[in-house]
Amino acid sequence: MRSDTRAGRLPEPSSPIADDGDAIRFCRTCAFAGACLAVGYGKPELEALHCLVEHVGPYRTGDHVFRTGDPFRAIFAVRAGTVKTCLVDRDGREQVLGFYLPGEVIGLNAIYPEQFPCDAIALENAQFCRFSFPAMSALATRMPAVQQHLFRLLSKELGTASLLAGDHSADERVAAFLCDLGSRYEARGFSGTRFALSMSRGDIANYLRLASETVSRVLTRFRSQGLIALEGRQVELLDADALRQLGEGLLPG
Amino acid sequence: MRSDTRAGRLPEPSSPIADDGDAIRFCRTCAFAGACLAVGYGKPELEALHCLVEHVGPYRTGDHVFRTGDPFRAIFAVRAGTVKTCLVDRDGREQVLGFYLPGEVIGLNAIYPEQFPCDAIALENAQFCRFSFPAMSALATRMPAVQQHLFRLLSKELGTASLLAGDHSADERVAAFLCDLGSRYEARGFSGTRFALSMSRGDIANYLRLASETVSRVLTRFRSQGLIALEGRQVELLDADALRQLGEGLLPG
DNA sequence: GCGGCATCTTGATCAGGATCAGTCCGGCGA
DNA sequence: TCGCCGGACTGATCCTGATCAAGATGCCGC
Repeated sequence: MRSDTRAGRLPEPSSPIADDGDAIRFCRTCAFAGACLAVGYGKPELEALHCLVEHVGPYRTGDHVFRTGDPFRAIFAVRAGTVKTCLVDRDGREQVLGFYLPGEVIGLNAIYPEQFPCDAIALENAQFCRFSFPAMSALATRMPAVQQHLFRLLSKELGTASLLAGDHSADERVAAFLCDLGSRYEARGFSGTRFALSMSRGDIANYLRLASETVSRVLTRFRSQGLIALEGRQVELLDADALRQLGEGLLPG
Repeated sequence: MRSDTRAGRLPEPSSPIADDGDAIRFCRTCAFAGACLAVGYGKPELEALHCLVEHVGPYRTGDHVFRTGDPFRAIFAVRAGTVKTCLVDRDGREQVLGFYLPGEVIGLNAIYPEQFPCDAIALENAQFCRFSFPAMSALATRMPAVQQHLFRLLSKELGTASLLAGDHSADERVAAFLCDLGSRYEARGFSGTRFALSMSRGDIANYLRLASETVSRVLTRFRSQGLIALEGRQVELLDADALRQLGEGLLPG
């Protein structure tokens, strides 16, 4: 499944990648960057934080990072590529829970059940930082900043999950989806208005609890209204304000 | 609003109440009971855990426990009564996020934004244990069991939130709602098949993203099918298996 | 180039649940 | 006792988005 451990040799030059960390410093855009900075450089805790990180990948498009039922031992920060998490009900229908960009963290919902409640599948070739969770929570007891970070990550994801549960029209959902993706790309240092959708229309639809035909239609209409430019999976938000207004009902904040 | 601190004097004899804790011991059915037991009796940490708990209430039906925008300083465990949490969008429409029974914890989604993102409203006269969050997370760094508990509580709520986000029929939603309530009552030591719905049909509908008329119709049909007995807000699950099967698509596990 | 396949788009029809409207019921205060 | 009011139930109609169906487009291997 994986080729080898040498990084930076992915045949995907246009794919966003988090800036590289090294033995001294985490990626600046990583979800754990704050925790890392908080301890300052050279402290023994920093070394501890690095000891429990393991770079894994590359995974190829369609590969599983983890599967439903796998024992929970670690959480993963996306270093490169994008991932979707999805659960598969017993009828075999999958339900997309979320998309994760470089710098974001997957696996938090496995803490309680102690096994992964969902699959995580690479949407593009992807790499990860793997944080052993026992080691991480042990470290968290010594480093309040790390504990704080974990609490915040969990709480944040809780907020976004409940927003999606609301009853909103297809237009609202799609608009909010585009705005959310944009602001997340922007937060990680990429363009917030021009980006590629790494997931299929079907995945978007599944995530938004719509039919893929509906997503197509809404996107087409948004384009004809001049709200977005669209070419295949490449999208540009032309009127981000209008989109944000449309989607405000389920946008964070 | 509150009368005094003496417990057990609520004018609501039929309302479920978590068993009483005292200075030495937490309520056995409380979400924090495990953390409490883990430290053993008489240890200094136990005293610390008690120092940061404050019994608050009683609140009367309709009272706010906290409001959207209130600065986040504490989480609350329900001691008696039931609560709903709901966010109010700028059009003034409210969206119910969840119902909380004795022993359950509210306020976890406020950690990240550092202010409450929703209102919490008592559905019956209610009392709470208030846990100062700064004190609690400080304690968590010294007591791995407390930290573990917080992680698990957060992760668990994450799981339930994403289940509700799926696209399911009205029947599935209502069936799952009834089963979930039943098993939660059971887990806290009450009957899992006979209980009173402390919330209105409108609240149920809002929570399930349905119209209240739809909830009425589904409940009526369930009754005519012999799945439940229903009299006002008093409900009995007559065929819990059938209900569970109906709702399995969005039931935890 | 070509065929094969998955993805995307567009159109026509259908259905589940929302909405609107009317009635009933129980609780409460005057 | 009465009238009021909010909550609950039921029926009729409407509308959004799902489903079914048919092309269009793009991608890959050969």
